[in-house]
Amino acid sequence: MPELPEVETVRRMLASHVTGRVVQNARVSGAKLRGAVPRTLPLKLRGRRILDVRRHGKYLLLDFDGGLTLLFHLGMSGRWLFYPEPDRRSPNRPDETMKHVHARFVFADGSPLWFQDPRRFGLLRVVPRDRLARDPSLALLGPDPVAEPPTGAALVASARGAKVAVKNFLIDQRRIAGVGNIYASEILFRAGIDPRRRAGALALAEWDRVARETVAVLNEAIARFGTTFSAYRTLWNEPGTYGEKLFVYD
DNA sequence: ATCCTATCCTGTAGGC
DNA sequence: TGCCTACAGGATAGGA
Repeated sequence: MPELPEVETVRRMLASHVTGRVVQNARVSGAKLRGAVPRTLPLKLRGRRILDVRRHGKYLLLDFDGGLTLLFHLGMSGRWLFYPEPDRRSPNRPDETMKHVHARFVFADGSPLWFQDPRRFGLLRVVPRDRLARDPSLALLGPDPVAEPPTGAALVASARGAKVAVKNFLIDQRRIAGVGNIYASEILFRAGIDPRRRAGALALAEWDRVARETVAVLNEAIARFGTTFSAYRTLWNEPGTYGEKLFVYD
């Protein structure tokens, strides 16, 4: 269940290892994820160079030259597998026998980058960069709490009148983008707030604690490469270690 | 407008 | 050991 820290870990690894690389070839499986993976994806991205890797909440954006961006989401079980040439014998190297591989890129130096997603809740789409702000997946997202740390004052205003449980409030991507089940549980525990309370009923001092713990928990988790319960892996197919630090989730 | 429920999907934990 | 069922949950459509 990749949430912001897991997605940020993937972003950092992609940024340091695929930025500047040129797509020599690409293939898609034709399977339907959250929406079909566009068959035109290989044609659009072939020969293009990766300029930047960005993130908003749980969404990742791979900017290519030529004005196109590959927008993607890991869903529940999506992962990128990458291995640089010439280390051909690594056990983490993408392997032709792997199932549920929905996109395969090969860079100009021969290194592979594959997207694997058994449960197919992920998303993979090519969007012109100048239309990203209007993209339905991104348009309604709230602020990213790492890029723009939340404040108690903003949260208390946002939650005014809300009848939903504060945990459901925190995982609503329109409020804060990137928090899911694991981190909402940890944030509220550390802030000393019962997750079942109505969001609109929390006092400013309580939202202050939520804001502080949101930033703290997410950054501590990023430092440990996220939390691995089952499917999530880093770019090297390795688990994150924040699971050791969880107080309440599961 | 807000809230809630069902749906998508596969791997796997747990019961027997 | 193996079969079966229930469950996990991010996003979202549709209903209340």
